[in-house]
Amino acid sequence: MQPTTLAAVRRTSFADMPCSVARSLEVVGEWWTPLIVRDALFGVRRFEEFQARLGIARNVLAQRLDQLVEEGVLVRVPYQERPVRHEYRLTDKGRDLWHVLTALRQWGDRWVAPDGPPVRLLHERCGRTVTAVPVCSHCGEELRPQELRPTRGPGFRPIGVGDEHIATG
Amino acid sequence: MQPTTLAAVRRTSFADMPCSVARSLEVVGEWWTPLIVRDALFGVRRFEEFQARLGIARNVLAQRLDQLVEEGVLVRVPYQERPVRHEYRLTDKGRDLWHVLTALRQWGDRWVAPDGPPVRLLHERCGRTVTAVPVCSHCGEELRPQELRPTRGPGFRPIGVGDEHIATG
DNA sequence: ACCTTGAGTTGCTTCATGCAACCCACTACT
DNA sequence: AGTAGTGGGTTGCATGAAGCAACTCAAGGT
Repeated sequence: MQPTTLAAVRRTSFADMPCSVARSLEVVGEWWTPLIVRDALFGVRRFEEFQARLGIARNVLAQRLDQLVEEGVLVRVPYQERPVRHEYRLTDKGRDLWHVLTALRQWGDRWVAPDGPPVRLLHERCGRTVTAVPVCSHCGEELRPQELRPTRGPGFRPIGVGDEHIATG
Repeated sequence: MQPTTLAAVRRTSFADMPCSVARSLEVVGEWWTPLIVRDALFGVRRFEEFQARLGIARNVLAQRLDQLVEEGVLVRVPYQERPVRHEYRLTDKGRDLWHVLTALRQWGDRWVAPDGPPVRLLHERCGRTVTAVPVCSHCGEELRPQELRPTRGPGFRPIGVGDEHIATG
């Protein structure tokens, strides 16, 4: 036994960072989690189906599902009695992750899909295979990163203990 | 020594899954990696600055930067001789991750920012604080997940060994 | 002859993942 | 009645990853 106790070294949490990117990652940033959400958006609901499609370890899947339920991304609802069995359904909060998954998919289609996109999206409204283009919520122009300047919002807090740092967003 | 060798249990790679979401996560899905990219998009370039802003362990930061360089998201370029020092700059591939980070930020602003968005985006073209809205690349209508049907693309491959499974995207 | 700076590397400790085996509540067959 | 099957997990163990502090290395400054 040493006089000084060793600090418990668990993975750093992003939850307290004053940044919505970091806080989102706290919810869906772990290994496997985004793929679970992807499959849920695709219609998967049951433990066994997640497990079979993903090839994820059962204990890890159980832990991730619990966590997503706790964070309000999924709800666990019974789908039969005798024996009682549950399935996992997306909440509105979970369904809203569609944008994140779509952005990831499009980046992957462009940069890490040597054989072309494995899946394409058919827009039923116009009947074409399409991609998502981000436009300005106010003027409708296509958004280009260079034309956007980050400014402080109501939840702003400087990084670190003092105020000597700039914002991160 | 046992007759059967224990399998090396490293974290499952997503690289071989026929899905652009999974392949993207292979590049930017690890703990800390998206925050490094966020800061890089914000203008951070040097090891010490990443380290100080993120509070990440130095060995982990070094490993992540190496990985991002290897995957072509960053390039390592000297910024001075005597002694030679390098900085990390985003490539086009890296800059294109802006969409993913923006989607994460907007989700976080909506669902996990009790005090409101820490950072807002000012669109210099129209002068307003705005958000990104995904619209159809063909018809320009706002995209709603229910109106999009996933179809097979050129890179399609069924999950698993046989063809008995359906696509994942 | 030291102290400082930027950028890592090394050692060691604990956490997270992967894997296989096991458990439990029932239902269905024989 | 006894046994096998099914869906949904839990338990134990081995190894990779994350956190932390200390150390290195090549200059430059004083």
